[in-house]
Amino acid sequence: MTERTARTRGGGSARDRVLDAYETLLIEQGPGGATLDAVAAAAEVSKGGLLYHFNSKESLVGGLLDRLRERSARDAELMRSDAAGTVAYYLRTSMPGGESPVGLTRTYLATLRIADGTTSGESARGALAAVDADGLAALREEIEDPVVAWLVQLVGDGLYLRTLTGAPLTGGVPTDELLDTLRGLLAARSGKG
Amino acid sequence: MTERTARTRGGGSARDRVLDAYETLLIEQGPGGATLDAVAAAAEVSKGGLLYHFNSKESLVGGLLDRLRERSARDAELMRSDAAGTVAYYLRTSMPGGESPVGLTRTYLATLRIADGTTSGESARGALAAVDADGLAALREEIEDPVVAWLVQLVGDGLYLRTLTGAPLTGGVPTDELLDTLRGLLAARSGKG
DNA sequence: ATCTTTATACCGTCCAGACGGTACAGTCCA
DNA sequence: TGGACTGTACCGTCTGGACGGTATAAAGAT
Repeated sequence: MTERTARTRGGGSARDRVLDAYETLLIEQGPGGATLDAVAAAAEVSKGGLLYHFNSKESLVGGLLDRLRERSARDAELMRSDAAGTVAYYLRTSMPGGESPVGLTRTYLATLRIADGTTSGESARGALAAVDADGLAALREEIEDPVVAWLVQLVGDGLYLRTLTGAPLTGGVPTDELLDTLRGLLAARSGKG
Repeated sequence: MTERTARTRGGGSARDRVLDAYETLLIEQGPGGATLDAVAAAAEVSKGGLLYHFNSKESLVGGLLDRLRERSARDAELMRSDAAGTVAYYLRTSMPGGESPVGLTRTYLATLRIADGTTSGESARGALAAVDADGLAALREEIEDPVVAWLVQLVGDGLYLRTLTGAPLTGGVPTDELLDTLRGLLAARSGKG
């Protein structure tokens, strides 16, 4: 659809590079730093070129949300087919260093930053909610108790928030240990009352 | 210290009202909506009046961070003296509707929004990290295993993130049930291997 | 085979408005 | 009298966005 055109510079098509740059700036600088000029510069595209692909800032946001939805769908597939199980995949990809291979983590974190009270912010919130709903549904396939499934998701969310604030993962507890402990907790009460 | 000045309009002193307005705008509109003009208007103070108390936006941020630290200290006291226990207090005040009586939740959420890559954003991240460290320390007084304590904190963080995105708390599971389930999980393995 | 048209993929410049901040004269209350 | 403001008038900078121009390649038409 768009892939037929040749790559001019850098990685993929200019359009993808713009989206990549937008994500990076959103994550590293926040919404204030993700101006059209800054995005264009980071994507090694002129401002006019950026505006050619996304004719307004709102449409740039739209492009990010489309990517989020697309990656969420692709990630859900990987999650269900993961050898270690759904829970393991979910938690693993929620931790810094174990990001989703389709880049969902990056896109999710970037979208989080524009989930404010504006009109496009509302759309962002909606898109994030959809991703969360998909994740919960996948978790439920492995954990029958809906409350426990939700709990596991909240742990993942907490990990996300920590990544957002850039906190160096408190206390220096290895993240693998967290997964093991949670597993142990879950196993110790498999049949509940 | 600051409380000696009389209330002119609305709630407390003008200074406090400015901080309240700044928090509200940050939470409801994000950093983009929290301009000096908007904050002044929401606090029912003139722009000149706002700048009388906080002579720059940076100092307004500083005021918010001071308030965060102050409220964190006051909240930690309440947490330790809570009848239902530290864990219950922590989780309860992480949920929408059960906010900390000293307003920590509000201030924390507002600060989260300015925790970006700028200079003042770094300060915000530092202040948030300090609050988190205090919370974890308090949790550890009730939960001996550091990994489990961390896990509980992550659940609370997840709740925060959900509040941030404004998600209506997925699935409609009552939040009390979450606390009960977590309690059950914790009790089922009190002596670990 | 050549000419013209159309579409795609950009670049560089300019502008109106918003934002942070300044300056300052005047007002109200203790 | 002085501290806590209000209100108005500004200024410089940055931002989103409009606009016009350019290079290239494929598609038709002749």
